[in-house]
Amino acid sequence: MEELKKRILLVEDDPNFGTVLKDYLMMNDYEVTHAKNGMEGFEKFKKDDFDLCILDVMMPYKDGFTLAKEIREKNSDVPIIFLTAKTMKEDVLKGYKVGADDYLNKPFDSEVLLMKIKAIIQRKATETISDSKQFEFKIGKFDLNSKLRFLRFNGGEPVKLSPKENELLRLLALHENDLMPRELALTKIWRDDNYFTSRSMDVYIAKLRKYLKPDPKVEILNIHGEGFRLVVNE
Amino acid sequence: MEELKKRILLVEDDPNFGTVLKDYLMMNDYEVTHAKNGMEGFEKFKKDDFDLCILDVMMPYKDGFTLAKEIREKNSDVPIIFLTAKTMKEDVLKGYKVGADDYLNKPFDSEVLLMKIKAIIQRKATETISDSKQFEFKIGKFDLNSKLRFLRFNGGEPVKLSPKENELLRLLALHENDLMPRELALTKIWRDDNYFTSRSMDVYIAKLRKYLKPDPKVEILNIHGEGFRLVVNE
DNA sequence: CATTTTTGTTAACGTTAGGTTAAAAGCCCT
DNA sequence: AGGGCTTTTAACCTAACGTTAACAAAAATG
Repeated sequence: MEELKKRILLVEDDPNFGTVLKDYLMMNDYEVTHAKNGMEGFEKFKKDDFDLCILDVMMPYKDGFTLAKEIREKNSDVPIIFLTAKTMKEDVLKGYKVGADDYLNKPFDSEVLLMKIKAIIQRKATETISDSKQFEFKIGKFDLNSKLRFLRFNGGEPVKLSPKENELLRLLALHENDLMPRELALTKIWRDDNYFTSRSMDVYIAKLRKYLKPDPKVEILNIHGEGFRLVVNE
Repeated sequence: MEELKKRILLVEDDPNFGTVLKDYLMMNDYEVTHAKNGMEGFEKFKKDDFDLCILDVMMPYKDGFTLAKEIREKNSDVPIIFLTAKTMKEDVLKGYKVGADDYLNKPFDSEVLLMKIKAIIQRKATETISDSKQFEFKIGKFDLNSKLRFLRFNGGEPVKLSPKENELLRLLALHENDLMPRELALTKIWRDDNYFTSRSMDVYIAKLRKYLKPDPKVEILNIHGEGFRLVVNE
């Protein structure tokens, strides 16, 4: 149950309302990041992967639409829900133009918001991921299929990878021959950087090394205090 | 540039409002069929293929929800927009349960309706590419006829499949050799994603595995926490 | 060169997801 | 209302996963 919480970026400048809404969403099993304005919202958006963004339209410095546009430029897929203070037609239309998935007029019913969130996230889930390229890697004589979570050596029998093994190896592969910082894996995969998650990660590195043993040209090197490096020799 | 007009089924008992709305939609390049009540709505629905249904909730004889349920039984894919007279939370929630794509409170802004229609139809269009109208599959030595709901091994006696068995196998076949996410089956077939529907799905997987046993090259693999994969070896 | 910190590795443990079968509940059709 | 089919729920069991502990080795520190 702990594992697959959906992540929501909530950008709302009203501190009271924002906090209450955040707590409400968290009570309903979402992982919520709360940003107090558009600027901060974009920073947090860049740092993490979210399943949904809830943006207040009326905000100082950077309004919700502008933020949405920036988000769309970076990642065209994240669903966006706008919160508008009043029923302004122009706002609604503008919202849809930017690529909103829905909008809600304040004040709104919290249960309705929940339903919308659920519906939208489910919708996204049913859209089949077709660009398999991003999930396939060649690592020496290995083929990593990160979507189907298996690792094959030399075209032989594939070995199944657990979610964490898979994610970690994928991150390493993305940085092949380059440093993959500890912190990166911990924040992206474990979503927490502390002593225990760090040790856990070391355990997984050991597992991966075992898997990769068949090809002596492939190894995972440690860079003390920094992270790891997946190298393919020659 | 003679494009195919999108077809909308409008079910609305108020004759004035219904006619105006129909004309408005037609002016915006939709082909509209107007039914005056739920009964008539279902008749017309059965006769034709529509890209979208707009249903009034409050109607004599057969309300919008009941109609929606019937429509869903016949064709689980058509997008549905509900028109509700007032903001009744229960209505909204009920709507989403039936699988509504959106709802609008009367009175609503006509431009907003247009935007929603456009957004929804577009969404459906991109979605439909993958699970296009396909009802016959070859799965190893099996033939699946998803319309007639039977599965035949090696040209022998066909086995009858129950609706759920059929739908599930069809979804797996559509994603042959690829991941068929749990979530996808649960939302598309069971329309709800919880512990019990999930367990129910596992039961069906077991049933399908039994059916598929005759061909050792065909198997349904599990990808822990993600879903299932129908593979045909070699 | 002794000490602290970081990493390597293995094993044990608790928890959750999935496999399977059977019984119960729901439906439909007379 | 009863019989046949479908679907859900329950129960029990195994497999898969991730975390933590424990101990060893390596690297940095000073």
